[in-house]
Amino acid sequence: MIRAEAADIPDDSALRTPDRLRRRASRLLSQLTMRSDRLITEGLARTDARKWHYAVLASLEEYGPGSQAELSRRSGIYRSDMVGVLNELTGRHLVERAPDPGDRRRNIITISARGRRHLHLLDKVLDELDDELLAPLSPAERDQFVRMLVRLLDHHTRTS
Amino acid sequence: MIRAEAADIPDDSALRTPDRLRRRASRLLSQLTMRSDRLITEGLARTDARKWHYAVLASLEEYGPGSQAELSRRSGIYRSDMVGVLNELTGRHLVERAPDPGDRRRNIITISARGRRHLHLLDKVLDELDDELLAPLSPAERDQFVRMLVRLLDHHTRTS
DNA sequence: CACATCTCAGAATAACTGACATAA
DNA sequence: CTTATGTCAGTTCTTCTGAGATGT
Repeated sequence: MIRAEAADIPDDSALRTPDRLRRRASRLLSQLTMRSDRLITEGLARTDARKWHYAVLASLEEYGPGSQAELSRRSGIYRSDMVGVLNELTGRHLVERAPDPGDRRRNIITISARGRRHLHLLDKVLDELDDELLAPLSPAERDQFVRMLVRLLDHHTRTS
Repeated sequence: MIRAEAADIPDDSALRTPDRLRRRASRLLSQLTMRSDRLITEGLARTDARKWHYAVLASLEEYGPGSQAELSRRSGIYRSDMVGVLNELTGRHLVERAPDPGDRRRNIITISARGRRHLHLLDKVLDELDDELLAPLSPAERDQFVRMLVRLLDHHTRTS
């Protein structure tokens, strides 16, 4: 009897976990991030800004001026792509690019007053967008969620 | 006195939340997903498989055979890209593509026995990879995390 | 006629690589 | 001689758009 019952309930992971596709953390992350990225990109576009602008400006305000290679390390943008980002930012007078007298290979990038103002605007925009992104979560849950993301990301940056 | 104290603590969001860059849910998501995607892609590559293979095979096992357009809707892969994925899968004899007698525009895609076996292998591989991805979280936290992801994703798929 | 399906060709974007000149 | 920097050119990968041929 017991045997017969066991035979009726096959030990098949597909049956144990229906809707697998919608439970896989990796897939959920990919899909959610796709939405999130679009939300952010479109939201920033309304202010004629891009993600990288924010990353660079915020890193400048928080950690101070630095060389392009340094900014690249801080923000995760490739140093080959940093050139273009800085071209845009200098073109808008949001940062200044000056040769480093102490090391003539380097440029020292500094945020301008205008850049600082722009950054604060972007911060507001992003606050709203993150709010929209996390809308279904309570404040406590948002906090939890962000903490978990930080832990996961930290783990995988150390491990890499 | 109280006023003086307040003056010492400027109401500046940059100062209130140092390390902003590392707290923004949208940025955390992007960065974590980049790691996750690489993990998954490389892990599946060791089995000579790709993400889309899994998505299509799993959807076939869970919801049964379907036309290409239907699979496209189920899995979120564009109709135009589905063609290539199915070419690969039929090439490996993991699915079968047969014209629908009832509607001659359609192909009916069916998972093969071999495809089913392959899917179960991929499921194991992905279980391990998701485990690696969520390593820093306790089982209860993983559950919470996944639930939150589902809620967020649902919200943004309805809202879109 | 409007609409759906499968297919292909290619745009647009982002991540990434490689190499070069210059300088430390 | 090795390494770091800024720059440019170009590959790869993915998402996404458009359109054509066929069929409902």
